[in-house]
Amino acid sequence: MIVNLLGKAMKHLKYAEASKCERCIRYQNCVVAQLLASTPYIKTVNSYLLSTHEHLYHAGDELSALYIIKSGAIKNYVTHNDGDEQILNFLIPGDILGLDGLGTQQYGSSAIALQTSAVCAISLQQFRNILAELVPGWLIKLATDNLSKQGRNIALLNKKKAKARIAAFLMDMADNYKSLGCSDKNFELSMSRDDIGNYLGLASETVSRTLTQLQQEGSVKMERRNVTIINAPHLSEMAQHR
Amino acid sequence: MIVNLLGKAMKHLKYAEASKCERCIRYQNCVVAQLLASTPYIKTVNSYLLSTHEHLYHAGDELSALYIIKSGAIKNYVTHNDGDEQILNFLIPGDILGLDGLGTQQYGSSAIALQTSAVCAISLQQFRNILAELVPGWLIKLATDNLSKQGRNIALLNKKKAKARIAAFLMDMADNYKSLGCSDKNFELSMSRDDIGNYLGLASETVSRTLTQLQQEGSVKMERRNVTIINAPHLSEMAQHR
DNA sequence: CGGCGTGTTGATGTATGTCAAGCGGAGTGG
DNA sequence: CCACTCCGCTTGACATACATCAACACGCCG
Repeated sequence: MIVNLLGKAMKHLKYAEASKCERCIRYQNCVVAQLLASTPYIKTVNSYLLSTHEHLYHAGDELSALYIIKSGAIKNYVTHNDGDEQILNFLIPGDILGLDGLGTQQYGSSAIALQTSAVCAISLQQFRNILAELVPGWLIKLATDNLSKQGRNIALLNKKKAKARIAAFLMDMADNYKSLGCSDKNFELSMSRDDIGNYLGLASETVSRTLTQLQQEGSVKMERRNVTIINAPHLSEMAQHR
Repeated sequence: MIVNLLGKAMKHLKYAEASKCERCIRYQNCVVAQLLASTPYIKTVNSYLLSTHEHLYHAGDELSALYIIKSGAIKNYVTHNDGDEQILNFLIPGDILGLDGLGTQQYGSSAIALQTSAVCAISLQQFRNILAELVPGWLIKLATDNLSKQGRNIALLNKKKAKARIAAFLMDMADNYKSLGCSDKNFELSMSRDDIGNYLGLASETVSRTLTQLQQEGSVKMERRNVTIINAPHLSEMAQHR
């Protein structure tokens, strides 16, 4: 008898089958198959069918499963609070989905099918159990941190206006310093305008101009590389304006 | 007696000390310290001092150690074949360096100090031994793949000219399909021009125009979403022109 | 004091965004 | 099977944000 191991969370998806990985066409290259091979607990995985434009999950949903794409194509995106979407990645067969939620217990992005697609699901609970058995916590943290940094970087780079990029960059730096226990209101940048420009995809002159503009608006005070954040909410506001 | 466990590879760095992690100011938040706590083999780590503008390692160097930043700031960058540099990230205390080389055995990027900095080093050999003990290979592959994808994304987004972004995007897609065993010369895009534009930080009209331009130059043939790569070298060439 | 690196500011050109109109394929309903 | 509509795509005209080039100001160091 075949049982849907994933339970209610997956009800909105069209159930395809529970089958042995050994029979899957992608068995040789599948990380999940290798995962399953290393544990005696799971012998089958459930797979689901997605129609074009059907969501696999939404950002903020409780993290219930990780998915691996068997066929088709899936778009991974986040929605900014002003409503517009930012595509993070296009995923193809063999790619894994949902890892970005491991830290927070909820999906950090949304996933939608670009065409009819098939995915294998591995329930979070199973994954956690296996992972806990295999991998120490610090390493999970390491991997998770790297993933979230990736998201931050894309968000930083894909904003269109220089002002938004710079504002985002400054807030990012403030966060960094805060996480180190330093002040997030006043800090010293360690890199040149050239470096900032290179990093953000802007000319150093544009960095300079934008910083003086932000200063004239009273959002920050710049004194060479010394930054004083005066109006953090305003900066965050602008950082979102992409 | 204190021994420099890392050997000759680190000779160019100024040796600071070999000390117990328990005494380190960042002990509580250090992933390496947690790593070391999980193995009986290592009791001390070596730390090094970097002056401003001193390289920690260069892209292509043999991967000899991973580093964790204790103080200061470090810039992580790659150099394109046309010579100009692309900054991937700015790293601060607590960040770890060198993971991007785990797959290939050599550093995938260069690291240089932006200010006087202190780093702890953990030799690759030690790290591998510990990792092999703790983590199955498929998971290392997973983490490594994610890191390399991050690099790809940044490279894609930070090119300045639309033509370079689109060319890079097309080659990226071709690689994807190739890795799936499909043709990398003729394939079907699964996403709209809008999606491509969103992903690359361009207006969909610009995507459209650039594609027709590439077509007129004879590099590709577009027929709706069907792509035929005609002159792959030329596309790669343009993808680098940032 | 003079030179150098870094940052600022100004003038100008250009790539790309924006707005708008039209085209063609795919799907729908008659 | 044909017309109709809708949506994605293309193309054009125009506006603009940014890159580029260039001159200059400032702090730093010899």
